[in-house]
Amino acid sequence: MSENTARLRADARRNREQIIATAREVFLEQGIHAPLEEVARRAGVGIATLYRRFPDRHTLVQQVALDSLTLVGEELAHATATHPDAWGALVQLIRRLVELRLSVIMPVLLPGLEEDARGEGGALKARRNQLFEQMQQLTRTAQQEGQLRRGINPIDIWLGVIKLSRPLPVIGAELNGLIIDQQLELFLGSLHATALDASEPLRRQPLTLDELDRHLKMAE
Amino acid sequence: MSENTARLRADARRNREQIIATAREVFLEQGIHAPLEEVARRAGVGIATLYRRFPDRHTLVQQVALDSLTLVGEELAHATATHPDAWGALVQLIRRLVELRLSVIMPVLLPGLEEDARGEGGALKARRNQLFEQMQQLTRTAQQEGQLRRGINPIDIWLGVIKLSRPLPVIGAELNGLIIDQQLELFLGSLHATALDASEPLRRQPLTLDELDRHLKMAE
DNA sequence: CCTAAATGGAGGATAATCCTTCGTTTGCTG
DNA sequence: CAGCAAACGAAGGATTATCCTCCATTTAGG
Repeated sequence: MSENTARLRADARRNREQIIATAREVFLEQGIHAPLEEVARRAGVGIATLYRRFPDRHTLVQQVALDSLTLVGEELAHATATHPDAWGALVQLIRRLVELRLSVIMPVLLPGLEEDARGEGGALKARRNQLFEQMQQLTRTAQQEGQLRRGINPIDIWLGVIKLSRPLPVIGAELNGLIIDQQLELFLGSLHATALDASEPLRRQPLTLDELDRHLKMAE
Repeated sequence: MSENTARLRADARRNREQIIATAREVFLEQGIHAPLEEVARRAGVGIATLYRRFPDRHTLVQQVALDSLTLVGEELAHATATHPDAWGALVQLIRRLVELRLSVIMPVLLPGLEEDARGEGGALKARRNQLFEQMQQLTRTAQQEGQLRRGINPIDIWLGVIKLSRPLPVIGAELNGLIIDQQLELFLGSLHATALDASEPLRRQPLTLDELDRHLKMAE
């Protein structure tokens, strides 16, 4: 597949990438059963082009997942490169992942792992496991630093980010963003090993009921 | 509407309640756009019965929401009645809400608040606000006890529970349950004000990658 | 400038879901 | 316990959403 990709004409390759990027967004918003026509439309591409490149929905999902894993790997590398301490890197990585809403295809990705292992030489599974190893290294170091709470593993973080990123249905993107920001701080707090006590409140502007209603009204 | 309900024949009232309870489950799993025929089937009721009682989807959603708010109120009352301390009550309430997956209709509920305010005398909004007041009382007391971290309000908890409860798509109910349990402990940890440090790990059996894969294989 | 590659959109096929109609069953009241 | 109004379920036509192929046209690149 990757060799095929290299032999594509320039415009075709551009479109292919655009489709994957758009699909990630759309799948995030609507789930993997979102109409492919919407993906095509928002990617600025004819529906036929999408089907030519990805014969069925499953292939597209697979590629989106692979692409996302690559992106996560890049973010991880960047975070560790720019932070001397593991905890700092971890926090940045988490923030970034949430920001990009990258993890959303992951639950979707998982059930495909088995057949992936047969079909494509397990590219997906291998990449996931590698990523997991890297994250484990990061979390262990952060724990040795005394910053990351013990008993927390990459899976906790991974799943936490997935849950966080996942937008709630019906309410708009803007309100969802607000909520995610709020909950993200809470989540980071739950990972941190530094002593907390009731006299040290979380540092953030909490959401009020009025604010919530105002946003809902706007979305209406 | 509530007067109408009282005048229903006994079997009709039973069915009505069964439909609402089932709808809560189905909406939880599939979102509010789930086919109503599935709701009817799983409620053990003909599709006509559902349409007779709830002329359109919106009415059903509204009623499910109202019903859920009532249930939450009951759980809250029960939790405070059986716990001398506010923190204990809060923790039980949260566990229970997550367990019942009660909060899932809430995001769905919210956008209806405005028209609800016009349509039915704002029963929905009034009940929500009342619930919010009660929870605020509980959280404030828990903070005075020095147990609940400062800066946390009922909305944080509410939204946290919603995000927690919401099952991930594609993967089965069982794995979802596991994940929710794991993340719940993390969430509770983020609310607690008691000093933590790296030497005191979370008390739970963490999820491993192998376990995750095993479950996925089973679901396949 | 020429050709193979790539494109887009129309539209028939299929599937999902809606929601009404109607003959049958059942709770309840007198 | 009888009779009637209320309630029921299932079938199926109407509607809508989505799929995905076909083919005339455009474009990249040697």
